[in-house]
Amino acid sequence: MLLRINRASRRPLDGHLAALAGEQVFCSEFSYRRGTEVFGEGEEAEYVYQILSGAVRTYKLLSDGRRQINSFHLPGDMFGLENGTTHRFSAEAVVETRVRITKRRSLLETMTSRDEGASSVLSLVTRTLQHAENHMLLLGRKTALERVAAFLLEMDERLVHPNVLTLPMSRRDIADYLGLTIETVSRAFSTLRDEEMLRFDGQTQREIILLDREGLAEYDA
Amino acid sequence: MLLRINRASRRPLDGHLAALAGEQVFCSEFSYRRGTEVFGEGEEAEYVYQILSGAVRTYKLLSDGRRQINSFHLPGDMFGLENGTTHRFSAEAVVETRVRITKRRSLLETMTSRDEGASSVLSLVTRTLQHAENHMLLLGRKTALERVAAFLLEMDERLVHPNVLTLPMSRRDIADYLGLTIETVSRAFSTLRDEEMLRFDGQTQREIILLDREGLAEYDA
DNA sequence: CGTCGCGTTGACAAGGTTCAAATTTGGTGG
DNA sequence: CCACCAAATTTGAACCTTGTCAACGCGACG
Repeated sequence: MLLRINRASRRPLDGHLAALAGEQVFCSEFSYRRGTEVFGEGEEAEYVYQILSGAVRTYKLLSDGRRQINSFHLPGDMFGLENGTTHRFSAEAVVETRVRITKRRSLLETMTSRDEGASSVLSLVTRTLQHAENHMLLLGRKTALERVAAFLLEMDERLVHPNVLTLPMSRRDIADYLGLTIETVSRAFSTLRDEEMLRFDGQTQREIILLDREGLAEYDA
Repeated sequence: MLLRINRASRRPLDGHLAALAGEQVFCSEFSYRRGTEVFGEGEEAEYVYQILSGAVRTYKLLSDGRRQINSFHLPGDMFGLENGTTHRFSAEAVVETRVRITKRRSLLETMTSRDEGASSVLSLVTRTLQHAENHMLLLGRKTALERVAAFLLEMDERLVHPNVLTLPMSRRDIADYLGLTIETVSRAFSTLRDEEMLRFDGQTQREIILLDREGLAEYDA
């Protein structure tokens, strides 16, 4: 499917990709037929892509097939840039699509060697972005119980698995984080309590003991 | 509420913020009472924050008060970093919270002067992040009709307001983007057609003429 | 001791999903 | 070019998860 390979000229459109690649401006053009995969979640991230024509969707899947599309990429848009070495989501051509591809020579590493501050900023932003991607999947495709279970596991992990999980936020905050109402959140907590996935500690409902982390993880498809 | 101001020492925890600020390592510590605002959406972004203790929520609001919390920030976490000059969302202390504050001397500009490639990468990632933030608000807090209206306006804008909006993606793709089913998306299109917000062009249902962009924008609270 | 904020629970309503079927569109081969 | 078949889209009806509204309990605090 390789159409041609050339050393990129310095026309305006090349600006971004050229800059992204540093001095490594070897571009090639590629074409994907509608419905074909550009890259898959978990695959090695070797290239950065810029769309010349067509459209690409980037998405995440739950184990049972539920899909959340993060975004559509249209001509001029770039995608596929990753912080680490693997792709955090999949990409497919929506229609017949031409892209310009640039070899990604580990952008973060390249940058680190040149400017420590820059890479620090970048890694902050990409961590935030990664969280947002996961949260879009939660908001778009998970049930109330799955959302609450995921929330508990997230807090548990970020607080380094304490015996007693002390939530600083109210039910309203949790609801607004998970895209639910306080009543639904409350009912989910009660359900998980009844199923002995968790227990409330003390009087307050913000001190929680996770009794079955694996069980909670199963909710989180 | 200012507790003390000091020239930051070079202890390990300072690493990130120090690097973020380049050589400008003047830090101060601040305290916020529970429920108080750290910064508001649209405000000038002057500082970068790192949480010492407590918790902070960052969120967006719709005009009628519906709220979507993007994330909770816990001790060690940083937030408030912006690409442009203003904050894209608000931040409030969930509980009594201490933070370390570093003056942000226009990070992007600082970086641009030092490394063109780095700033190019950063601006790509932050644009993507900004899109994700808006999309979380849509997925967490908007109705089906609001989502579809927002989708049409997004595509319209990205394709530079064509007379006929040619959607490259299927109803399934749109549904998976908006966190809905294809049936709901289809019904929303029909409703908007019946209300004369749009018209289908030709035979196909992927060629759309927007008849009332302002009307659509009103759906998008 | 009364009030207020927070959380839980119940009854009911509603928006969205599921299931099913009709209709249209696009692709393919004759 | 047309016929035919598969895929996509629309529409209808029943159902269900979640939201809404209301009541209640509990603890904190004046």
